[in-house]
Amino acid sequence: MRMGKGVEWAIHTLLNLDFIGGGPMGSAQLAAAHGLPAAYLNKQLQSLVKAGLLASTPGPRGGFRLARQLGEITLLDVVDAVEGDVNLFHCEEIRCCGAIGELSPPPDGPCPVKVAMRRADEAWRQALAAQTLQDIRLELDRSPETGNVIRAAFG
Amino acid sequence: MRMGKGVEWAIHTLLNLDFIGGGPMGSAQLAAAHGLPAAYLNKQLQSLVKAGLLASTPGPRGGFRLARQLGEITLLDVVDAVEGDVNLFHCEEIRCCGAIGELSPPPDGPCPVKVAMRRADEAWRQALAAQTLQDIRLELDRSPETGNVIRAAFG
DNA sequence: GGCTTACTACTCGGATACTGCTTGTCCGAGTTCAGGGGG
DNA sequence: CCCCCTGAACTCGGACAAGCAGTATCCGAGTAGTAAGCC
Repeated sequence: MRMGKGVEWAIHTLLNLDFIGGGPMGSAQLAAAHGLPAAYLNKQLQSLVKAGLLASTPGPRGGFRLARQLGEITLLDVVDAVEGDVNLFHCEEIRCCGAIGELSPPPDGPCPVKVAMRRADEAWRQALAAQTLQDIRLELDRSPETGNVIRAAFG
Repeated sequence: MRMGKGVEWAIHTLLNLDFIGGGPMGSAQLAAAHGLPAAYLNKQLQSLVKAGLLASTPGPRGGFRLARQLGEITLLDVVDAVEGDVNLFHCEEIRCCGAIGELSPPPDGPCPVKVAMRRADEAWRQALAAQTLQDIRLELDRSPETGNVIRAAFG
């Protein structure tokens, strides 16, 4: 049970797009910035486009650019866009199967196991939703070099 | 990114073991209670034994029994035992790779992206650790039939 | 009759296949830009 | 000189394979219980 690498790639790429500002940037250069496979990063960025976090323009001088301000993008938005279904626990209602299920009357309430696990999932989602990319940007800006290095990498 | 089914199986099985009380119960019957593949459930229960949540006895009349009280078993214990590594986010330090990595000085602090994601992971873990199987047991006991049905299913 | 012993049946435990998803790659549709030709 | 047209290059976008973790299964090691044989 581990989150795909696409999330880390997406977050760093979104931050980089903010650092360089303005014009669209191709997935090839965005990938080269962190030594990632370009075609696969492109695939992940498509998910961000569908989610409305990025805007894409085809053709030469095309690429991706931020569709919102960093402060309007939460970590949950990114995880949700890249990973799709973000419910960690999937209840299969096994309480209704097998010997116990056949003997039990049709349950009226939700499965208490499901409720408990969903409670934890919700805490996770809330913690993700409480943090925006702007918060991370501010943290990165504590080293004034960071912005210059990133902009230099995109030459 | 979804949690394996083993967690749901493990939680229900641990609760069932508490309902029937006392003597060891074989994995075959525990699996039949919910219509699960016996051999695979057995494999999952082995993880719980290694984690110290269950005790196993081989041979005829053997099986698994609870090694602790329900109140001493948190959901985090179960998830940790079954899933192994429970860090959802794995930082691959891509900030140190590619063009940016080559231009950047060696970073002194931890990656802010990692810190933010770990914060969410920690919220999840805390929510899991805050709930014990005893809490779920109490919820199940609100339907007095439940205990009788489960005990009947194990003949 | 009581004890020892061999045997059988049953359990867990780990080693062994299979499946689906994550990861990775490739080619086509569409657009922009540049360059050449014509008015 | 200005405009139009053709071509090429570059981009995203989705369709197509490979690798790996999760899923499922099977067989062996070990133990308790039983039944037979012996004292």
